[in-house]
Amino acid sequence: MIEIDDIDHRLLRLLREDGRRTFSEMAGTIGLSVAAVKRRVDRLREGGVITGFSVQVDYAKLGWGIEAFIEVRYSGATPASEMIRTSSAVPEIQAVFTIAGDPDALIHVRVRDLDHLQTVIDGLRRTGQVTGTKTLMILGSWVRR
Amino acid sequence: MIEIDDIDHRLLRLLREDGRRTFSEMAGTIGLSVAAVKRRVDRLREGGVITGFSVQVDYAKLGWGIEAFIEVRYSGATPASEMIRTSSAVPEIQAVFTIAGDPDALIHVRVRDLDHLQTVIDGLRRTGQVTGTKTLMILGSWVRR
DNA sequence: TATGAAATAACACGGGC
DNA sequence: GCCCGTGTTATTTCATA
Repeated sequence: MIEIDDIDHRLLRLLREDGRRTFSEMAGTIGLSVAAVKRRVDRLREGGVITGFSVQVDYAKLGWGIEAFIEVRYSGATPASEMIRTSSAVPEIQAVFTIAGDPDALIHVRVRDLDHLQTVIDGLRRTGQVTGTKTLMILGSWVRR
Repeated sequence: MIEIDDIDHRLLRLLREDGRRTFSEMAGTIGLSVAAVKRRVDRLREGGVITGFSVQVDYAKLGWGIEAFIEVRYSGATPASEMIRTSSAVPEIQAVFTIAGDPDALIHVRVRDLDHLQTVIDGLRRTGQVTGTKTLMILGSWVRR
């Protein structure tokens, strides 16, 4: 298990706020040399704490303005790996969470409009493994940065 | 409304895969000059399509190994803005989705253990605005990269 | 309106301490 | 953990279609 100290936490916080911060900027903020900061970030990556960097996109501006969660129930024989495997092939599906209990999975989808949403839900049900769905339409959201 | 062409979509895809890709690397991939790539990314930021950059963290390695969604019902008078305002102050809460229908909100939490989860749920109920919760424990997850 | 080329300033990276 | 030298990148300016 990789050891994480307070400086590492501060670095992670800075990179969560802006993943493109430069090492020298973070070095100045934290009060460390650039090399030390780079070494720590490299270590966090190698230790698997940092799994990658990504851009945050406003999908509504790309015309994908509708978001929903779909609670899905699968037939008894369906393993969680199968839920994820089939879902990840659907481009509208952004995330899949397998759940203990009822429902079996919570699927986060992003679509252009309600017709499009209907198509996605129909596609899920057509796999034969899905025995029921309940869709939660997202009206607004807040995500910690 | 900002116009997005095919090259912009390719840039967004590259940055989704790795938010720290250099302009020169993307320029080489796409077949454009570094300056052109930088101008496009700057434009996407100013147009609000790109809202930021962030690091992806494996929170389990930080000791926050338990994730759950909490379906929350609020008393009738509670506006969505209030649901988000109170939740965002709770550090364990990672995201809040206000929902059309039942439940009123879906809250994504990350905690150290089940005792910790209980504390967070108790905290929600103690606000007086929450009339009911149903917790969906996350066993596994997949997020599109 | 979008591009490429070129120059400079800032940064990343590696080695040595 | 720091400092320093080298190569790379970011950023700005200018010229062009």
